Amino acid sequence: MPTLTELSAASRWASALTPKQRDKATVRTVPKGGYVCHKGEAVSQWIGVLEGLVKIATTSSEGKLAAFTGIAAGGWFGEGSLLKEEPRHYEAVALRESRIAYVPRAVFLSLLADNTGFGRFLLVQLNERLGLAMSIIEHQRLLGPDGRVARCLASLLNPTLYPEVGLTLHVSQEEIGLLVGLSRQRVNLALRHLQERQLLRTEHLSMTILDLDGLRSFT
DNA sequence: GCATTAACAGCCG
DNA sequence: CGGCTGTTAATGC
Repeated sequence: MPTLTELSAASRWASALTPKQRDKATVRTVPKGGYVCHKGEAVSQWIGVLEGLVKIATTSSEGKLAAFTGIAAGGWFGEGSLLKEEPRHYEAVALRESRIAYVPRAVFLSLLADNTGFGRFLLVQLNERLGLAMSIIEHQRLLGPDGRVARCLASLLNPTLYPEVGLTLHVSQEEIGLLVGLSRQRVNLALRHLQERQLLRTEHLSMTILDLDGLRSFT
């Protein structure tokens, strides 16, 4: 299992790891529907998606589910809880079989202390997430299902968070439904609407985005 | 009206 | 064949 090379290939910052630090990271395969991490657990690791697709969500005490965002290949999350030393607020579920990397807190903290490039990586990532959250707050009430799908797709194509993702997105309609909280059929309809507006072109198991800014600002 | 579930045929890998 | 997609009908808020 070539976890070291996988990790290096995953992100540029990983090359800053010493061999000893890299040995402390673990990589495992999470099956479709499996938990990548649980809500409420003590946070001791920073988590990266090397391959696959993960949904960040929370379940209320009533069992009500709210999905926040998807994390695509190349994405890292959990730094908030890691920095604050709080129990994890959200859970992460693999929407398809995924390769997940776990970096121990000690390694994360020493990288942060010793490596300015890593600090910069984190800062840019946090800033990007903040921007995402702001745009969700700004538009949420006004957006119908089509808009939510558009926003979801745009966030998965964020070139800052997922560098290696191009303009084609390999996501099924059902996965989009799980991310935005809509039925597969409704997602299908939304995609047809977006296609009519020349914002994207749907294909089998994938779609090509023609107008990313148009998706972001979809009303 | 609008979204959801259920069901089915067609298509792709 | 199995999973994904496109469509329709019935049901619920």
